[in-house]
Amino acid sequence: MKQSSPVNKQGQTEQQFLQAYDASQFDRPSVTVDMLVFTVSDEEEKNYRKLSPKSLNILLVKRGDHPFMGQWALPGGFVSPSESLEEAARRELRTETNLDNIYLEQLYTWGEVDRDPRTRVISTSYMALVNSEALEVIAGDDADEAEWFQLEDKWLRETKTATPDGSITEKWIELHLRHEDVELSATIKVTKTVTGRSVRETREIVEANQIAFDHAQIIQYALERLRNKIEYTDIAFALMPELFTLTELQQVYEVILGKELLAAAFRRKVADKVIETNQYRKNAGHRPSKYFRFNPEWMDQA
Amino acid sequence: MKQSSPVNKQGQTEQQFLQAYDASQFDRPSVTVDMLVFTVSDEEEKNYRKLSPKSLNILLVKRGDHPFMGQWALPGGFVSPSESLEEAARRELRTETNLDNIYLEQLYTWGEVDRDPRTRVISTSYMALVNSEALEVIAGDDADEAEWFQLEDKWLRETKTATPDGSITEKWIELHLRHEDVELSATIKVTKTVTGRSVRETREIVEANQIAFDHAQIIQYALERLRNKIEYTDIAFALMPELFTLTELQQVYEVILGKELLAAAFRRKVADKVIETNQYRKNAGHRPSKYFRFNPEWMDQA
DNA sequence: AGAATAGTGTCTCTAAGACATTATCGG
DNA sequence: CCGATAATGTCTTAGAGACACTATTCT
Repeated sequence: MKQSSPVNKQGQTEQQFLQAYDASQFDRPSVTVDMLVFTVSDEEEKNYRKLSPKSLNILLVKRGDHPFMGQWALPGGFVSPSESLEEAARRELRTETNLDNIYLEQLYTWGEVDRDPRTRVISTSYMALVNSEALEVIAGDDADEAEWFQLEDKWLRETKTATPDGSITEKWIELHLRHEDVELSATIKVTKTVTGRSVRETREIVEANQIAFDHAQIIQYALERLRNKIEYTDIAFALMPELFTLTELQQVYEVILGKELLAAAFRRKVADKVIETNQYRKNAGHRPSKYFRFNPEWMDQA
Repeated sequence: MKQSSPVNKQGQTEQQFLQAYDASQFDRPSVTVDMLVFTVSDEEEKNYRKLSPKSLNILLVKRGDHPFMGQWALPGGFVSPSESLEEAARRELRTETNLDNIYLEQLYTWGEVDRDPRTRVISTSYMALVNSEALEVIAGDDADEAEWFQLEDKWLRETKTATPDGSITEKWIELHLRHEDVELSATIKVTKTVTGRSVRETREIVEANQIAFDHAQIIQYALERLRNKIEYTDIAFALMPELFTLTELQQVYEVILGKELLAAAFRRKVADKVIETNQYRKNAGHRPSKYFRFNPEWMDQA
């Protein structure tokens, strides 16, 4: 398809041009990938009859070097010249979790000039979802200690200001991350600016407690995206083990959405997306629940 | 918040570390932004009574140098060290369209190793929506000639193959771009791989005719995203002029979605999002239609 | 007059929300 | 039997689709 005969203004053919091309003529930023690895796990419950509540967890690593030494950050690293962005993301995922073939989705690319004090770093964030059974499988990565942090967000307050041709809405959101006795927190301000017919959204870290770089705002963004996507896609199943009960599935939706759902409506909605098995979960002090599995055929109608 | 007293394994404080940090220790890719500038414009209609049909348009520039010399590409350029990704995108938008304060959304970051024959280039694509009244305002940019291309896509065929633990669905889509007598086209294959509970989607250019780089697949991706987002957000208004009729608004939805909508249902759906004016469009050989404007307050309920 | 679009009324159908009711276990 | 969850039935409500019908203009 490509012709190599025509010459440019310098009289070069394409081949000559490529040989003479000086790749270092532009100042180049560093490029990294950051991984947002989510899972939903059981918390302990003493009453044998009650169901164990679920929590949403995210994987963080403790920084062993400057900057932000001792603070917690998203796992990730530099993209090597020989791998694509997604390959880099999968490589990072493998070294942190030993897991392969996992739901992975590119989230956003963060390109503020001063987001890393070392040098200009542009970072593409990927969201990965792993099922709770894989929870223990964190690789004992040489340098960093990686841990699952229980993640919660809290709506703090919202202000709306009128402008000549629109409005500005500011929303403060608090993040809480907990692992055993380690507690991290951050406050993010999300600003939505309406001007005429166009809307613009920006994020800003108001305060970050032991969370490195701009990672608190990346986590907040990812949580919002996860919340949106669980409503109109099937990513929830990527968080489930092979067999699950409908109540477990509902709990996953509830912990991500941060609200309770009605069982009847929920079951109707997922009915086509799951396949009944003839196995039951027993020993629970109440009526046993049937196990289901994901129905990969259900998309054919849609 | 940040402590500068602790030292790392090399005995450096944070300040010492940053001074000694060698920014060039990693091979760095080039980083660019690519702009997908969409607009919806009227096509000519001879019958004074009939409404003029609308078409979806995208801005492309003709390449004046290798590689892909003479072919058409997305406007864009390198990100300078002193500007953020979004600033670079707005700068490119300004130089190409003279328009500021426009709907702009980051789409995706393309990171395949060999997507640019010159060197490793990672490119973040942004989608911009401009209203049709601004259509003429293309800056006579020194080097490149920029033109609006009418964009259409066509579903070609789809195959589904079973695999041990899922399936592979391949979808072929043809793009057509037209500006006066210039015709560009491309065939994109979108592969959806279902493995267990996780889904993965990849794109591949089967054939590209006069469209540079991997830009055909970026356009196809953007079109898909635009189609999705118009259903659950209000980006459509970014494509409208200040005043518009409901039929015009409906036409914008129709040309993007590629299907006809029922007027009654459509009007019910947008009723809360618009404000009636007392102006009418006249001289049309049929009942005059009322002009509306966007209602920026409508989001308050939602 | 009549071609063409603007705009509304209303019936149907589907899906979600709300809530009550029945089923079934372990102890 | 009791406490707890599992699972279903059904009434109500909201919204989309379908389509008919009325309104209004310019040549």
